[in-house]
Amino acid sequence: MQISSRFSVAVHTLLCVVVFKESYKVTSEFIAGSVGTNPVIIRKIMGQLKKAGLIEVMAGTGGTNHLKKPEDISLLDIYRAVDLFEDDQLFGFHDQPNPDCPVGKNIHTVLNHHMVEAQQTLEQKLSNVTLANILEALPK
Amino acid sequence: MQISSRFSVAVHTLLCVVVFKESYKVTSEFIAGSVGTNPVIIRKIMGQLKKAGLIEVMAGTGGTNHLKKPEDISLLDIYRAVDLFEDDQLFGFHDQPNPDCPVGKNIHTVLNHHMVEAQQTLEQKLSNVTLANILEALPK
DNA sequence: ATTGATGTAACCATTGACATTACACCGAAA
DNA sequence: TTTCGGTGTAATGTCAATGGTTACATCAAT
Repeated sequence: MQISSRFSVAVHTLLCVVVFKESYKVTSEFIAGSVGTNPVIIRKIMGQLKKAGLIEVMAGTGGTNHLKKPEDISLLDIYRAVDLFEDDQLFGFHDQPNPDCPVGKNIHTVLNHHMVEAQQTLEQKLSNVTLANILEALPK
Repeated sequence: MQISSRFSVAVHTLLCVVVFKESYKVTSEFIAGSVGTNPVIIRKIMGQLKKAGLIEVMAGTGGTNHLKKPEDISLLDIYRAVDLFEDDQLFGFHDQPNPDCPVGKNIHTVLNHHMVEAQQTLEQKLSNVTLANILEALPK
């Protein structure tokens, strides 16, 4: 299955915070209007970004700040904040291979190694792109 | 969400075909016994591997052959045979960004570029591993 | 105190994964 | 030519995750 759109929404959310925080009070409703979804969805994602130390949210009064500079926030940071799988494994694996079969007995060890490597290259690619890079590429 | 276990099951299936086809008639039930699942699941995956030109299945009599040498079957071939997403996109994207917002208007173009690149590095990694590599690594 | 916002809980609908039963069809071999 | 074992596939069911929505307690500042 596809990677959830939470990731793109989270990036969108952070972009809104960085771009608009000087001019507007960036509330969940404000962001939801830009993303095209429900404020509660945004609040949940803001909660994950907050837990990851990427933003702070003003309880009561409302509004959001980013806690790191855009050049210090990578896409991987955002991805990890909102898309956590079981055991951090991007690839799913069938969990009942037959231990009495020479193939079933060893496939997990052998195949998993390649899956982990593939996942790592993907994550490294994401870690090389920062929010600042995205901002530069956004037409003003 | 995680990538479906269909991929690992498909690799397992092909390994069974290659390893056991001289000694046994490799049926969906045989493979299901090694994978630890239901024969119908295996038949569906065999159907996808067949459509991808990786195997042939003997209707009526039963049994399976691989149509390429293990060194000519990459993990990417298998992955593509069984894990196809909408538009081939590994990453999901929210589909209603606000076109009247400078962020919403452009985020898809800018962010998608990096998503595609990340996906490509993952797929390239998979394309560099063959079924023969897996076979070599399997303890005999 | 009132106001506007957050943090959550509780639902709900939809979707995909995986499993299972059932059965039509096929091909070889008795 | 009937039988037998296997494939292809439809129909169903269960389960979990996604995305959406309403509701409401709580909070901070005015």
